[in-house]
Amino acid sequence: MHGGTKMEKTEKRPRGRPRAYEPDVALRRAADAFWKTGYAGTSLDDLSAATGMNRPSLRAAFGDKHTIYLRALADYWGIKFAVMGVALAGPGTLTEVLMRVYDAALDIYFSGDEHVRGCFVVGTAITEALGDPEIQDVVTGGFRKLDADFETRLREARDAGELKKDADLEALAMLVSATMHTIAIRARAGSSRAELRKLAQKAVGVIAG
Amino acid sequence: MHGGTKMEKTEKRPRGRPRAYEPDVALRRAADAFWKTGYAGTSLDDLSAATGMNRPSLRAAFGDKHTIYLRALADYWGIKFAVMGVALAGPGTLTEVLMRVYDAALDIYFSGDEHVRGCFVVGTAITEALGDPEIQDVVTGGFRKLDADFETRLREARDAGELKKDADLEALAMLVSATMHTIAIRARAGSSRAELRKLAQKAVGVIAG
DNA sequence: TGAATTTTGTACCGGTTCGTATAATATGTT
DNA sequence: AACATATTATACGAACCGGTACAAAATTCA
Repeated sequence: MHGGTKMEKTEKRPRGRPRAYEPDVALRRAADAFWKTGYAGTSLDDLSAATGMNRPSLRAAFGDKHTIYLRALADYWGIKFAVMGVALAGPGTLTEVLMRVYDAALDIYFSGDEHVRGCFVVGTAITEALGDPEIQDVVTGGFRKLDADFETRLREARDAGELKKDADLEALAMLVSATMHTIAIRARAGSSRAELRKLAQKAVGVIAG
Repeated sequence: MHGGTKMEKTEKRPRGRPRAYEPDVALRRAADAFWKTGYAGTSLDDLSAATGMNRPSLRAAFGDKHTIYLRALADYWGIKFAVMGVALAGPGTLTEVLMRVYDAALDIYFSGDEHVRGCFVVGTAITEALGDPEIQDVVTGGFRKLDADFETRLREARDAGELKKDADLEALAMLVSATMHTIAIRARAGSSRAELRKLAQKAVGVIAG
C-alpha cells in the first residue's frame, strides 16, 4: 500500500499567481446569496461580497451572472439528488423511509447560517423559469428524476406488501413530491421546522396507509 | 323599475384633468407584469409599459414599487379566495368539488394572454418572502385561510359520510393544499394543463377515495 | 373667459448594475 | 535575476434603476 495513488492532494501548482479562493466553496457561497434573494434580486456585487472574490475573478472563474446561477442550480440538484438517494436507499418501513426523506429535505431547507432558506429550486428558480428556458429545463428535469425515484421506491414497497396491490403508484409518488413542494413553499413562507415535520408526518400517514 | 339606484355609472367628474386610465385595470396590468417576471425582475419602466401609465402617474395612483406589488398581491388573493369559495360552495360529491377547485385554480394559472403564468404567490411572492416580512405575512395569511377552507369542506364531507369517521381532516386538507402547490410549481416549470389536470385527478383519487 | 384643480408628460438626479480594460501582484521557469 | 504566466485589484463606462421636480394639458367652477 503506497501513498497517493487515487488523488494527489498536493498537486503541482500551475504557473501564475495562485487563486485566493477554492472554486467549490466560492460557488457554494454564491449559491447561498442567490438562495436568499433570488436570481434577479442578487447583484454581482452581492456575489462578490458573498464569495470574497472581486467581480473580474468571479467572471473568470464561473462566467457571467446567468452562468453562475445555472452552476449553482446544477450544484443544488446534485446535492438534493444525493441526499434523497441516501434517504431512499436506507432500510426501514415505507413510513420510516419517507420520514427520512422529509427530514433530509428539512435539513437542507433549514441549513442557512441563521435563517431558513427553503428549497433553492422552489424559492428562486421557479420565478425565473417562465422567462428562461435554460432554467426551466433544468428544473423540469430535476422534478422528473425525483418523481421517478419516489415511484421506484413506492413500487418496492408495494412489492413488499406495504401497499395494496392495486395502489396507484404514480398518484402516490405525485403526493410524495407534492408534500415536498408544500414544505418547500411553507418553509419560505415562515413555517417552523417542527410544524413542517408534523405536516410531513400527517402526509406520510395518508400516503403510506 | 327606475334606473341607476344602485350605482351611478356616470358619476360627477372630479375637478381637474381626467385620468387616462382605470385604476382597477391598470393595477391588474401591473400585476400581470410582476406575475411574469417577479418582483425584483420587474422595473418601474416595465410597469409603466404594461399599464400605459407614465412613472409619476403610477406613483401617484398606487405608491412606490413595493406598495404596487403588495396591492397586486392582495388583489390576487382576493380573486383566488373568491374563486375557491365558489368552487367549494357548489354542489356535488367531494371528488367533484375538489376537481372543481383544481379546475378553477388551473383557470387562473393558465389565464395569461399567451402563455402560462402559474400562481402569483408561488411564482413571485415566495422568492421575496424570506427578506420581506410584509410579503411573508400576506402569503402566510392566505395559505392559512385556504387550508382552513379546505378542512371545513372536508369536515362536511366526513359528516356526510363521504370520508371515514376517523379520517385525519387536517392531514387531508394539507394534501389538498399540497396538490395545489405542486400544480402551481409545475405549471411554472412547464407542465401542460392537461398533464396537471391528470395529476389533480390522481391526487383527488387518493384524498377522496 | 379666466382662475383653480388635477393629471400627464418630459426631463433630470443620484445611485446601482453588469461588464471590462488595465495595472499590480504573486507565483513558476529559465 | 529576468521572463512568462495566471490571478487579483482598481477603476472606468454605458445602461438601467427608482424616484421626483416641473412644466404642459385637460377639465370644472365662477
